[in-house]
Amino acid sequence: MSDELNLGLLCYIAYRAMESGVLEALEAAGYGDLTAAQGRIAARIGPAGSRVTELAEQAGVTKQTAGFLVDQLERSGYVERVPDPSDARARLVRFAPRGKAAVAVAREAEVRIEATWSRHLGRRGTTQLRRALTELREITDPYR
Amino acid sequence: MSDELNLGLLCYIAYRAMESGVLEALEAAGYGDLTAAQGRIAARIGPAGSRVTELAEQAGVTKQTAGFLVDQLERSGYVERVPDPSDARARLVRFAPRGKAAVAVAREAEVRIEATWSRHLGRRGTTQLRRALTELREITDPYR
DNA sequence: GAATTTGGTAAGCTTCTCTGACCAATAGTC
DNA sequence: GACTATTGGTCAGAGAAGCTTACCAAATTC
Repeated sequence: MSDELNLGLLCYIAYRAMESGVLEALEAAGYGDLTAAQGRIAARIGPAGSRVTELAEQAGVTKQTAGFLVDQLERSGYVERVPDPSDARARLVRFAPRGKAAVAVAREAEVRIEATWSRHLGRRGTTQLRRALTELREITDPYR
Repeated sequence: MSDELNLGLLCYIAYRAMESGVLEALEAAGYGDLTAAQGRIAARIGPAGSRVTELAEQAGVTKQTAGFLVDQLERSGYVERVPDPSDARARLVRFAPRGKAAVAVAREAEVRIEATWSRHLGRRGTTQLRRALTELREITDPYR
């Protein structure tokens, strides 16, 4: 039975390993005040900044929750809110210098962990995994 | 950039789709009082019952959290606790009739969702996905 | 210009999770 | 057999994260 776990649970195990690995790297680099929930929101901030509503949709939480997490990120100096020039109601969340530095650490950790996975699965297996998950996203991610 | 998401995030998207799909099916079948956290614990209960400590380790939470969730499952009639014959300190958590019925619904939903995925990925892609994730588990799941 | 939609915040509550402290039974050691 | 360490589990308290309901202001639609 141990080989017949459902695909969702298998995905959860892998995701959790990646997330905790990245958080450990962030903590080791002095960004220990970042939480998993904050990271999931921050990971969705686009290069030109994103609106809170966008972040909420993409992370799968309500806009209130997203706003709450952005508040925390702002207080910790990771992001800043600037007016959206195209809409006076909206504000764009974008990375502050501290946030950019943390993102660099996180990216490095991701690459390192993916390399570990890649060594275990082989180049071919890794490519197949990425392709399957990316294709799957077309039907599982409503905010693609 | 939209094709270059890291593998952890891709796994998260798929996992989340599966989880919410199963929870919807459970709700539709009259098990709407089950939460995601309860489900993650319940999904680890073995056929002969499991100890709270085991469930905690496998689900990646503290034993207090696992105990708290098992309390809820017990109050809702999904599981029961019986003494562990091999250790007087321990108790085994196992499914009550209502829990078994819910598991059946969940399994059915899993199978149905996996079939949807399979149609999208093709038989070959699905096999590759499952194999890669299962292999990955060897290095990402410490409680395998 | 009125009505609707959209971006966002405020308040209050529930659920989930943790840390720290503790107890009881088991296992290991002398 | 007594001493200690380990293991299974609970209790108490706190914080994090998420939701619902309600609301405001700007934009859009009619």
